Amino acid sequence: MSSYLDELNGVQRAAVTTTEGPVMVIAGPGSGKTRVLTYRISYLLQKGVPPWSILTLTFTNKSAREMKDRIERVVGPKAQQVWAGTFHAIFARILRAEATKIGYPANFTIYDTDDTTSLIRAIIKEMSLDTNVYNASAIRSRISLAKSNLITPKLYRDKAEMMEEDRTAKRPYLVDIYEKYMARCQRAGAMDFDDLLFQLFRLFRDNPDQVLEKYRQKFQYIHVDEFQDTNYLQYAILRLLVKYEGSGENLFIVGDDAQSIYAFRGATIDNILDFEKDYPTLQTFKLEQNYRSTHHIVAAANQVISYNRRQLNKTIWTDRNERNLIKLVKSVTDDEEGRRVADLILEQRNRYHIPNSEIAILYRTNAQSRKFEEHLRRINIPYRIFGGMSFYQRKEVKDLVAYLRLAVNPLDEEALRRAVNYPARGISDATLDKIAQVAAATNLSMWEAMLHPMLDITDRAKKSLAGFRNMVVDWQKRANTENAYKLASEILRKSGLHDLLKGDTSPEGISRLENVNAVLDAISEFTDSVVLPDPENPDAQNNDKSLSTYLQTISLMTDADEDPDDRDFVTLMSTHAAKGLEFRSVFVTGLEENLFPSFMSMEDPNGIDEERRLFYVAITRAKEYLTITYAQNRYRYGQIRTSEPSRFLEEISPEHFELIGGMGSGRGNNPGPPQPARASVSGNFANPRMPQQKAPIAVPANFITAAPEAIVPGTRVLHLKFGEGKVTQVEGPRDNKVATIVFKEDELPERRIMLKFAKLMVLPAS
DNA sequence: GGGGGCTATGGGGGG
DNA sequence: CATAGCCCCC
Repeated sequence: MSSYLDELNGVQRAAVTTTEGPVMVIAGPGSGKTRVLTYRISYLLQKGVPPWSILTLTFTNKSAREMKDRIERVVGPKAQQVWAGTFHAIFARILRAEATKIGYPANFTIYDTDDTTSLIRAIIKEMSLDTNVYNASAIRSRISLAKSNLITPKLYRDKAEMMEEDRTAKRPYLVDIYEKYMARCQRAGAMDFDDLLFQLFRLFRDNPDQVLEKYRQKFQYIHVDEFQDTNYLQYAILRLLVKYEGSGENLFIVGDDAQSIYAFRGATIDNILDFEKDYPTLQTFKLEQNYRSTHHIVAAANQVISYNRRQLNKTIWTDRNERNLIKLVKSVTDDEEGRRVADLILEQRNRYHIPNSEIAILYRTNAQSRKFEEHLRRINIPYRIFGGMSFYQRKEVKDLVAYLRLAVNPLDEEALRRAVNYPARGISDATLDKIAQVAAATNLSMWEAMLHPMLDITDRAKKSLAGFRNMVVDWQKRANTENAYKLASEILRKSGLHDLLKGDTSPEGISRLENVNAVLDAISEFTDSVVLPDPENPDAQNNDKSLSTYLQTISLMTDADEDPDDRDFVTLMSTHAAKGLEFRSVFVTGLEENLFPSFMSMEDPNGIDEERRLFYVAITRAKEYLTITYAQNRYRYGQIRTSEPSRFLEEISPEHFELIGGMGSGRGNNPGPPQPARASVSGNFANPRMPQQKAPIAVPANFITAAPEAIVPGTRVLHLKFGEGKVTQVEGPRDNKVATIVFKEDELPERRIMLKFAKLMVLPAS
């Protein structure tokens, strides 16, 4: 047997070698899930399965790329011929080959969130609706949700519940906006992110013999990573591909319900549950050994996640014996938090020789990054921020890309609006409004409406329009034949963008010019790269070097996919972006009520559970050192706000913490007796056993959180989660007291709770 | 047509 | 507070 199989533990090996039929791998954090996936694909390739009949769907381009590289190390270059990529990228590739069958051009444009929002805003205006009530981005997410659940505008009208929700929100015309939006996208030859799934579903469903059957035969082995984050529509497509008469049902899914953090965009845990129902012959493997993190990190993670109501049975454990306590850092302000984190990083580098690249600062919202930047800069620690505005969202880059998009697909309305009069060429807003009106009246795109006889504009405007059109038409003719780099450089100059940027000699202006030149460099790199073809699908090759393919590729990229330079930098990113990564030292920051958990989640118990899973993801990124921080005061919405420490801090026993900051502390409290890290996370969907699954504690209207001084041995207390209990012991320094409390109805005999976090009320003695 | 300044609005995570 | 959109003025 090949040597790489020897690197696997028993369960991992069994999962890897079970190649036939449906397989589900439930994989805890750090349990070697990527290794299982890559070795399984290597195993298939070594057995002689052709690479182009293997499909692997991931959530980021980066993880797809890494997976291919790791497979390549085992089986060689044919690894690159495996179909591996994000759902969106793979589906875009298939759609490119088949789009004409559903009335889209092969060169369809992909609208990003900004394009989508601005189109929706335009529609709202055209319908003369109140822009205060009809908020474009809120409507965008509702349309997105509908699409991800296969609800067309027509079906939407039949959903009494959704229509009622819109009426209640005073937005009865939402479905009309949805309908118009779909038509406008179609007319512009554009698909938004959801369309890449939605239109693929349509394509498969409406062309069972010509198209679906072809891909069913082609993809004999299908893998899905991060299955807990798939939505209804993604699962529906998978079913089309796998679930049919005579299918081998070789679907291999890997996921962890405890790490499901994308419910907000329609991901549903039901997919895991339904999976067991849909595939009765399913074989399930649980990867429960954590190879990543040390004792206290694993124990804390288990404690936190045990508060969630719905989860699959599993027990995560580690045999790593290092007992670095989790540092819990309290700061008075967000600025102090930034300073303490930067100073601790310096200390860790000096004392433990941890390189910057093994250190990450994680936060709930991208806006929190600023304070960390300031303090890292102050002490000269190099860092790199992921998230926030990506390269392709910068104005100057979008301006150039708009012209490139037009050259490929002039029907693209959003690109047209952006480019038509920038740089200025005498096409006024009034002229554009008239074009839009003609387009609406004739059901044409704006590009076509420009030539319509109905269009009543001055000769001067006509002349300007003609000049613009001729320029674009010329590029369009060459877009399919000419070298993409050469054409793009010409477009940059001929559009007038180059001169415009060159005229600005301010430092920002120079950097803008550098950015557009970087786009040209990226195109050049793209056209020069060589990828092995898929002989079965000459139409859908990933070595298509046209401008059109390039544009489709970049619209699916995020800044996490950009090449990091090889400097040794500290990573700053959101907790969402950190999923799947690991670092020797991790700082999880801003653990405050209304921030983490986010205030957006506070009213919904499911929302709190998702925030808790996010916290679980965050702390399990750490291999050796975990530091959790919170601030008592923080600038938010323009003013200083005082915040309570996050409820999640209360869910970790004090013996895992070493306290830093605040008055009179800074030394660890008594760690207490050693505890096995094998903290059981039991309970399952059918058999509720978790604390929150009980009837909720009746909260008296007069609930007041008691001051720590009021809690002494013998006190009767009411806790917001655990209900009534009696204090048996209080220990620790004055402002870090820990109480041991026996609760009346609790599966544990007693709990140790840090009073400064606890939501406790003193009850009268009985 | 461009720029400056005012106002309203958002405020979360991302392919 | 930061930003985007908008209006107004040049």
